[in-house]
Amino acid sequence: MGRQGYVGEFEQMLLLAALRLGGEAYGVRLMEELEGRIGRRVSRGSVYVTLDRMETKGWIASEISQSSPHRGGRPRRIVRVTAEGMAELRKSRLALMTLWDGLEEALDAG
Amino acid sequence: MGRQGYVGEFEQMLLLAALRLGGEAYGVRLMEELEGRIGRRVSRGSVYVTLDRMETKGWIASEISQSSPHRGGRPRRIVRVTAEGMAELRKSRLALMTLWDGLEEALDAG
DNA sequence: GTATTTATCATACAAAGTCGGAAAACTCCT
DNA sequence: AGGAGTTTTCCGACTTTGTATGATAAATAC
Repeated sequence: MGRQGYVGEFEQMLLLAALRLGGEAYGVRLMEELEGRIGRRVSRGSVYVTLDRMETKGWIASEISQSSPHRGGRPRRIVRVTAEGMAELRKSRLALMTLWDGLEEALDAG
Repeated sequence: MGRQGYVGEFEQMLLLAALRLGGEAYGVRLMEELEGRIGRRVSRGSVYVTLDRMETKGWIASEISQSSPHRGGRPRRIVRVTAEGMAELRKSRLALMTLWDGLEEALDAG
């Protein structure tokens, strides 16, 4: 692509899922949440790679979860949406709403 | 990427703009419409390439405009969103709404 | 015909997203 | 302690999507 400085679709979805999950926002869980909500398969790789990129861009921050009572498995990397991430989310929502505005009916009809 | 079978962000934007413009939906015009609505630069290439790809996928159909009274320039290729394109648009809207649901307040606050 | 305008096409490139295997870090059991 | 089973993250090769810009085409105006 070569887009710089706006939220892609998958990025947006991940940000929203992270926002919803709060302290439970880590890779695998995010993947499941997404799959459940949008009703299509999501691969692990997509999630982790996208998470990495968004962290680089400063839209999320992450830290390794310490406590892990009664479960196996590698420690979770918990993700949090930063203020920048929030701002991006607001922008992209606005853009989308501007584009959709007034078209809902036409769509339901056609 | 390697996604197959769901609308990307730019694709969605173009479909919506095309829907709105109706019989005026052709490359340059779509580009302007988009720029006006989302408030950022859009290159010609993005538009034409994405249009081509969506036509291959069957989400839009196009035909060369015949009439061209009083203006110079190459004939316009008018684009129309197909039933498949509409369906995709509906699906992606639903997915997005499901993800956004209940998060608007959290976002405005943060 | 030549210039001007409006628009599409070509194409090389950058970035985003997918996939599946493999390694890491932990718990449980014996 | 050692091995088995679990949960999760990481790796890397690949495909698709999106960007940028120069070239080309078709029409009008003079």
